[in-house]
Amino acid sequence: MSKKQDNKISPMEQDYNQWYLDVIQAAQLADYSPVKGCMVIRPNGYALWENIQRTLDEMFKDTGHVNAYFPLLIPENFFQKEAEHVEGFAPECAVVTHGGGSKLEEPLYIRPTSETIIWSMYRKWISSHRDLPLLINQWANVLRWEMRTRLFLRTTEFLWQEGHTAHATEKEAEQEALRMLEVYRKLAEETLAIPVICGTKTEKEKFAGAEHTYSIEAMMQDHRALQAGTSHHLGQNFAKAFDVTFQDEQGQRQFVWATSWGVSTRLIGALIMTHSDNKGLVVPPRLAATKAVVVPILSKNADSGLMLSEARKIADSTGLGRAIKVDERENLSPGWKFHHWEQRGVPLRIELGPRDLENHQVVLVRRDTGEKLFVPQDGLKDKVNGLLEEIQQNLFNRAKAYRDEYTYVVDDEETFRAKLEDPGGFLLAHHCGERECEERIQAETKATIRCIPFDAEQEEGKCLFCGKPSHKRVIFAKAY
RNA sequence: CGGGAAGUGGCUCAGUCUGGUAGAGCACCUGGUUCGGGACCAGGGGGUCGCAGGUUCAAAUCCUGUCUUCCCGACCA
Repeated sequence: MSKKQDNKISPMEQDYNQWYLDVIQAAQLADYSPVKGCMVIRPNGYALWENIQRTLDEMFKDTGHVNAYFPLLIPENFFQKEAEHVEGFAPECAVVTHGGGSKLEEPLYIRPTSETIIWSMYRKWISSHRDLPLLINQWANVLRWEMRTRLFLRTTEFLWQEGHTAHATEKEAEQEALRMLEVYRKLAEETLAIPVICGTKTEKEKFAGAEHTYSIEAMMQDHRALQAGTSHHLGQNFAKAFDVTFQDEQGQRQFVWATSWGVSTRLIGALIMTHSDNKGLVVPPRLAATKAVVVPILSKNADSGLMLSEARKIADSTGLGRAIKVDERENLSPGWKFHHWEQRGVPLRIELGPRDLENHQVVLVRRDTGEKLFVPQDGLKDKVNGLLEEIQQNLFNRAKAYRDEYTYVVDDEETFRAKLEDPGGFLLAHHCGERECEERIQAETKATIRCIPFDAEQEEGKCLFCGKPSHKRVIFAKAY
């Protein structure tokens, strides 16, 4: 056993919070900044975000959206135009009061989200039904003055994308909100390998200014829920607040229907807490900037120059290009390198030593299972790519099985409270749908309704807490 | 924002109670031997102790303020 103390990762069973921070530190995903609640996203972390961006941006464009950029600063009065919106966001906004050495006539808010500035522009851009739909997305940073922050999960400033669309009809806006939620589901499940539940938020939990909010909800390895993305049907609220109208085919002036939707760097937090283990980060192959690393085993009995050149050949033969690295460092032992790449979550390790050279083989080691495979060098490309796909699938299946294991159907309050405390998880329960009832449960148990799942079956029942009739089960959980 | 804990070379920490001018392990640099799960030997470089004041002949150490981080709570992507 090594005496080295650096990069130690606390076991998640012992201290889940510390484990999460240790994984981030060991994989060098992020670091703290001098400003409270802000973080520096380091290259390893930013690479994850870049791949999320790339994947999502393609999907946005495939569904007819275009990118634009709106300013960071928003006039104070814009926030006051939509009553619920100002109530929801004003308290957590940072405000710029001075510029150029003097006090500003009107304070400027640093955007916590961009509905207001965007709809003030849409007013200028929309006048006819021929201008609709308007499907714009922006990649941006936003600022929310949160009381308590956590790397990636809740930081004062964070990166996200926010889509803002304008439509001629309510139905079209509704379809858009649902379509984008589906885009998020695909991203989460197929790229991040995070199983999610799609559903509707309750009145209490919906976005400030929305008619209704849809979300994807994931379960972390401490059995708590994490909202991983949201899509809002905004109705005509912002159109009315900013007086955005169009003339329909009949020449009638009408308010525009709207949606907005977003995912943020929080997804990286979700990724960490879904797949990583006590060895460190685990990244699904489709998201990994480095999908595989070749570790040559050097020794005094072998020609190290030959070993390195063979290692490079092996790397080339996989066809992974930039996504495969050869760890050529001669001052580090193989064991050290194994740990190093495991902490960084590289999905596949390829070992090449003297014995392998002799047998014309390599050793493949999976990050997800730790399994070692001895495979011939011939046909390595197919083997490696097949294995990466298998790892991707396995991570998803494993996470889904885990979530299902901690999802319970509960029919009485006593069981509800007991399960919530131990072991925690998703509790499928009947609820009356009333806000007061929901608030009382949260106050007493810390559990919130994560969503009303789309696939919840019609089923007659009674609210677990007040006995009023219910037709569907909702998901309760403690959430981040 | 309330309660608790903590900030000392890159990292983990000792030293603080009982002031006397900073130490260990790992990391780093050089040379050599190693290398199939965190190698070893020898030599070497680097910190004024989060920041700002105060007390004192003298402050990492005592006092005041402040900033940041972690945990618990109220607020949230």
